[in-house]
Amino acid sequence: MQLYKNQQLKVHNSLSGKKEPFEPINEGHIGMYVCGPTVYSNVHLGNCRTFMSFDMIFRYFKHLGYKVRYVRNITDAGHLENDADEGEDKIAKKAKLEQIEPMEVVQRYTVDFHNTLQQFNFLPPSIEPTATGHIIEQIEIIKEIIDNGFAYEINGSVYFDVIKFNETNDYGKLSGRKLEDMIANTRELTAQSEKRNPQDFALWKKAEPQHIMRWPSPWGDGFPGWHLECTAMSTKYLGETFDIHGGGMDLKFPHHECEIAQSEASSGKSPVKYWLHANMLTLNGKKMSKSTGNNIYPSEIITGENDILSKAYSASVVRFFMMQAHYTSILDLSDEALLASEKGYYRLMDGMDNVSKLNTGASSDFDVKSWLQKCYDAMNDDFNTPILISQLFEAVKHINLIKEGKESITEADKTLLQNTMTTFVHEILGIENQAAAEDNSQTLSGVVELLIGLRNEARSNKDFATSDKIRDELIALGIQLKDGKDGTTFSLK
RNA sequence: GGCAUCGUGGCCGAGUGGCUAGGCACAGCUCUGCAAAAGCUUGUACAGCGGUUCGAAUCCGCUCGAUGCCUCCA
Repeated sequence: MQLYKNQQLKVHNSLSGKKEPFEPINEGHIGMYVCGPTVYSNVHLGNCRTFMSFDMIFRYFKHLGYKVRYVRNITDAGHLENDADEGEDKIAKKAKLEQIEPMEVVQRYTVDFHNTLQQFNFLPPSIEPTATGHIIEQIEIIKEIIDNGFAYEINGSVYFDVIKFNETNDYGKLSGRKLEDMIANTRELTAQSEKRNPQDFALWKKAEPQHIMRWPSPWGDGFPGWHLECTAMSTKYLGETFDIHGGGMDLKFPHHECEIAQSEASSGKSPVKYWLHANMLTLNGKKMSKSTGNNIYPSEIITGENDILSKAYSASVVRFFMMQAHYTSILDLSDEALLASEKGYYRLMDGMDNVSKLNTGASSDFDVKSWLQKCYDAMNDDFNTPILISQLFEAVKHINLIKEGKESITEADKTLLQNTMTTFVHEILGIENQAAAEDNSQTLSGVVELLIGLRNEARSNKDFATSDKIRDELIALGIQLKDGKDGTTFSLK
């Protein structure tokens, strides 16, 4: 189904700073590149949020019927610790620290990355290329940039000539910076640099003898600069110009700015039609930082083994929490906020469980069709998941009213409602019903039904001590009884 | 210091020149043996100070504060 023909999507393009109608370069097809993690430590919760935003975007594109090629790289080499001069590879540093091979570091944290994303119900990207697997492609781009006169070699290293580039192109157009300002604000460099100008960045760095990760090149043994891999891999798999490039806000400068420069300097074309940037996640109102202890890992939230939160929260709740904020807004994670989201999450899940049980009638008090379009309108407005969720709660309200017999719904509307809820919650937001998936087994419901029966017996005998005991001890086990007009049901908390 | 994003009711979080976000919490009511669950009702908020306008929380300026990048940190 090519839904995209009927839904006009708008996206916030960081390049223009405006919301623009989304029109892919090739009709029906989308190329999307997202900067993936550097696998030198456990994946950070803030990274998870960024990737989750793009996972949702990927899901929505697919839902609209686009054929999407989603490329998310793994950075397993090449990122220097700083851009100045004498940098060390983050991975090489970690390898030294742990006394293992660099590729062991890479393997360990790539596995952690995949495991974590799986817990949060991520869809795998179409291609997940690695930097070390594309050294040749990176070297080829450097050659092109040198041939076009925008890079120079010194002592086995190659640098991008930003000032030269800025004469014919606009360096800083993405991040709103002006080269003159950057030059004026440059600080004194402590180490002497072989770069012509401090703004220049490395395309290829010569490997010192002790450097473990190294590859041969026309300029001697070395390793690629930190912005080059994304240019090489996005060009290889998506072409010189593609639709969407995403990443965290923190990558806007210099990383994405340099990517634009590299592409324009090699192919002569601006690489990306729409730049999308996901905003940061803070913890208790402050930035996350390992050094101050204001930091939490995804696994620590799920297990509850941390000093920051009062309890454990399921991956589904965390995902729901993140989807309640717009991807371009800073989101603050706190115990209070998670607690509130958890309750809302269960309310939504209960609502979804109840749809199938609704009795149908001759007419509908709930205009499902116009509600459905409101859901699309929310997503079409730059993937506004908070508004979508508010619409989902609107539906929950009607579901509950129908359940209580205060409103009615036709069979056709009920089916449409059920399908739409499933589509938006599970397929697009990627939120699962964790409790139901985990242990809502036949045996359990049989046992609880039995207890409900015993409790009702006690109640009709006015033996409230017994009936309350059953109710209270079940709630202590996480099973909530719900007394309604048509008897008692239960749900897991 | 520069650039960027932002500052919304008790909390989280949308929106944006005049008209309802939503969730959680709180209160009242309905329901109940009492509760819980569910439903209904209520909240007139938009950092501060100026300016533009018939009208601004929404536009402009300044101030303060937060977060990100520029510098190791996601």
